[in-house]
Amino acid sequence: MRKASGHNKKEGAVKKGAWSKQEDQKLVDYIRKHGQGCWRSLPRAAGLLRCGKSCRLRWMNYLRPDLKRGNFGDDEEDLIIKLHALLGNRWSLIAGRLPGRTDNEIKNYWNTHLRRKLIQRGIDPDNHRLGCHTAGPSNLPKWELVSHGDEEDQEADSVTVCSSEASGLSAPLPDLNLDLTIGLPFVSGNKFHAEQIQLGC
DNA sequence: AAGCTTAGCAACCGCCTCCCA
DNA sequence: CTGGGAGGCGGTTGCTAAGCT
Repeated sequence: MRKASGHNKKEGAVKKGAWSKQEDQKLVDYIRKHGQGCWRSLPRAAGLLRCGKSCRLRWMNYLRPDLKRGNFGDDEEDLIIKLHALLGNRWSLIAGRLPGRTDNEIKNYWNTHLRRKLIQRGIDPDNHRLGCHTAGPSNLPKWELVSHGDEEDQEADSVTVCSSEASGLSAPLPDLNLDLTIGLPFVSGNKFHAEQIQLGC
C-alpha cells in the first residue's frame, strides 16, 4: 500500500494503512484501562499488530476523547493565520493554542484551505507578506515586499509590516498583540512545560 | 453515465531532541 | 561524555470522494 519503511525492521509483521473499528476499539480500551505508558510496548500489550508510532498517531489525532472534530470556525481560522505568521510551520505549538485541535489537523487545514485563502487575498502564505499581481491560485504569484525598501534585505528575517486594509487581514501582523504564553494541554513530559513565547514584534 | 481531474485528509517516513544508562 | 532508545515533529504520500466534462 504505502512505501516500505526502513524503520520497522524490528517490528516484525506490522499492519499499515487505515485503522479498522476493531483496532480503534482495542486501542481505546487499552488506554482507558492502562493509560498511554510506553508506546513501543503498547501495541503488543493491546493486541494490535501496529507499531507504537502508529498507535500514538492514531490516538493523538483521532481517538483522544477531548478532540473537537468538524469544521474550523472563523475565529479559529483567524487564530491559525496569526499564529502561523508568528511561529511558522510549528504546528504543534499552534495546536497548543487551539484546544481540541491536533497539529496534523491544523497542518492539513492550512495546506488545503488557508494557504489558498491567503493567496487569493494576495498574501504570501509562507512569509505573510503582501504580494501583488494577480493572485491566481494556479500560477505561482510573484511576491514583493511591502515596506522594505532595501532589496538586498529581502532575505532578512525581520518582520515586514503589511497594511491590514490591503492584506484583508483583520489586524496588521506585527500588532497582533497576542498573548502567546504557551499552555500546552497535550504535551507530555517536561519538554515544553516552561516554554513561553514572548511576542517580540 | 462514464471517465477524468482535483481537493481533502488519514497515515507514513525520516529526522531531531531528550533522556538515561 | 557518549551512544542507544523512545517520543515528537514536520513534510510528504497516496487513497477516496466530490466535482467537472
